[in-house]
Amino acid sequence: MPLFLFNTLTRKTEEFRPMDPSGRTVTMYCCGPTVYDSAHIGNFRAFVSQDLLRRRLEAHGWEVRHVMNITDVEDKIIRAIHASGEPLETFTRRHEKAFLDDFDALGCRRPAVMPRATEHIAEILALVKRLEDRGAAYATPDGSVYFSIERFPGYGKLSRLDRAQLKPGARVNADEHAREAYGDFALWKAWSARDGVVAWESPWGRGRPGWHIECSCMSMKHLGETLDLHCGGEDLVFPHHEDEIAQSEAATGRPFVRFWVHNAHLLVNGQKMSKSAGNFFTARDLFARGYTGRELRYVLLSAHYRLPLNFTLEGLDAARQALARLDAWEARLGAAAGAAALPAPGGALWKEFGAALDDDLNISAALGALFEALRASNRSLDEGQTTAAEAARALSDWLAVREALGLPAPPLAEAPSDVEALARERQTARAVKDWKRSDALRAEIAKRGWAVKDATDGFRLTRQP
RNA sequence: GGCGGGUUAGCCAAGUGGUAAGGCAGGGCUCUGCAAAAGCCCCAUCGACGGUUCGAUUCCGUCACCCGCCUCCA
Repeated sequence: MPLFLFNTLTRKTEEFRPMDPSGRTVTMYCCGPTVYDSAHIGNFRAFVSQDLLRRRLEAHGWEVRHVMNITDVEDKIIRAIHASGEPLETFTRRHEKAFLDDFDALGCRRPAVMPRATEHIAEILALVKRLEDRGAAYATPDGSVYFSIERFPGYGKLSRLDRAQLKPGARVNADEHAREAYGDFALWKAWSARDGVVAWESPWGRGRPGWHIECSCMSMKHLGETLDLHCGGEDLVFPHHEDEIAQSEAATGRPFVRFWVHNAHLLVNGQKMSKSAGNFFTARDLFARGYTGRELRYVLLSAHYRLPLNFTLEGLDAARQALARLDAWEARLGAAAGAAALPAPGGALWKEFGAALDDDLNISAALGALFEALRASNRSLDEGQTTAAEAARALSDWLAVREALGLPAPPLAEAPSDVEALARERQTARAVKDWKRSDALRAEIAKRGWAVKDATDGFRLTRQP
């Protein structure tokens, strides 16, 4: 069954196939974090949807060569270390580590390569030189190098912005350097006093890379001159990705990216979540409130990636409930399957779920199929109509779905021994119909953070959120 | 101003030219010592106004409101 994806370049939903002649490998580049602060959950919406895409690509049998850059030299970073006096590398590695901790907590699989900009200065300089040699870029007297959009006829094809419309405005900084045209952007920035010790030698003097060049450089280095997929938030369409196309294609003369995949923003109170607006949550903020990575992941995943998603704590609570239902179902299926061997996934659920995701990652339809399957299965279990083999088949489908969603296994229902003992004591009390004592024990168990639920064959303990 | 997206039940959210998936919340019921879990049932006519059509939420037009991008941004 083919996979269809919306391609920002063509503004159409197209069938995706890797360009690899053997049809086995997919190249995927994702714009990664700038490591200067804790990423907020809006940032993570991008990484979670990219992870969902990657898992779907893998479900199709393709090997995904996934690269995500780490931007570790940039204005905000320089400003921060200037204030703290910390060395660049110490500062950025600390934030990179924090980022990856959150990345892992959200169930995102690590990209195969996570190149850092500062470790590719030589390659960046080579690319800038190549662009200068080809006449696509020019150096200014102060030692900066700019890309000339005039000399790249395709400029604007991704964002569909008219070059003639690129006029200096409120958000265009007064030009500190001598650019030839307003749309021109820096490939290499000459050193200025604000940069302090952050500088590298170059043929044009001391300086540092511009923002866009690292992605062109590192993606092509690790994945080749033409990529299958390039992902990022929709705010990167212009100028970042437009500029990447210009730089890369001017240098190689080849198409840079086949499919551009952009996700919409996370909103808070209907407004874009952003650092500058101050209306953001970090993953840590939510963990501190007792929410888990899988709950947050579920929320971030629960709306189609190209539509804005309004984030609320109520949404997180809804995710918690939905997950609890799924976890309970998984436990039931496991018990019903017993020792029956798990077949390969391939039942109606797995097929319908996959078909929905193949339609440009239609997560809502996919989740719809999941909960319909859940209800039908629970009903059958209630009626005692499910054989061990059927339960195993359903469980196999569900585990495959869970993996496709990247949801970690339910938290272990292994209660501490004191809680376990209280529950046993309560069971004894119930056997002699000592309801008062039974209820007191339940309250005590609850006090210790667990909920006890009676079943015909004993009791079950679940962690109380 | 240019470009793009949105408006479906209390909240979140699919979808289709023939009378609207799913999740959360809410109500009723079954089960249960109670509770929980699970199951069953109930809960919308799809922003407004026109048009096309046997029939539109779904197509076309106009309007309203919201959001994003137009060189910090996932």
